Amino acid sequence: MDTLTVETHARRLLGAMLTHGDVTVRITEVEAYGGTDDPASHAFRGPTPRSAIMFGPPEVLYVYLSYGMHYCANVVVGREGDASAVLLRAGEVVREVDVARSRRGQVPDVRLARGPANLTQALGLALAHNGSSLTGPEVVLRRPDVLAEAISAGPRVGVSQAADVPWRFWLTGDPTVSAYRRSPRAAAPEPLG
DNA sequence: CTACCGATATTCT
DNA sequence: GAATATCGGTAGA
Repeated sequence: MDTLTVETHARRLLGAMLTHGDVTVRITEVEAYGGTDDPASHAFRGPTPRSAIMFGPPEVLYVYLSYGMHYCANVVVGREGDASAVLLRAGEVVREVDVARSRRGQVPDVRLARGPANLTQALGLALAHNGSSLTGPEVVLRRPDVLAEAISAGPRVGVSQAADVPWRFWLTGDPTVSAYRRSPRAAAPEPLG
């Protein structure tokens, strides 16, 4: 059975290759969302039509509509019922870059999959992929056997609840990682003691 | 580079 | 009615 924490699952997604159709993205930045115990999680108040997939089996996509406009993709992790998930925040397009460019428009290549909605758009994922298996045939996730790069950790982007929990992870120094933006409604940062 | 702003579906008060 | 796991445009340092 799965006894790994959601943070460990998040770290293990760094360097992973996510393929949809022809496009492959190497994941460089993620955020952990810890199910019903995490006030920043969509699962915190129990299942809703939007978050129902989080409460099911792991190793599927959780795709949701953000701010009424953008799609964001997560990997459901942990045991069935945990409702834990890892938001895919940024990556490097490593295959069929021209297809990703056609979806994203006129931006530098390092920005093709920078930001969760941009990564999802570069891969061509949408609400139809909510609940899709990560073992194919349409969507495939391959985790690395070993990770060469160092991992950094810090607070999650844009969340106003549990704003100081360091559950954002990224490959140290990677040029595709997004900039940190704290929620304007978050409480004042907790000073280092 | 940073800061602000508006678009707008789902969810909660 | 208000908040939200965002983004691209515009303005300014």
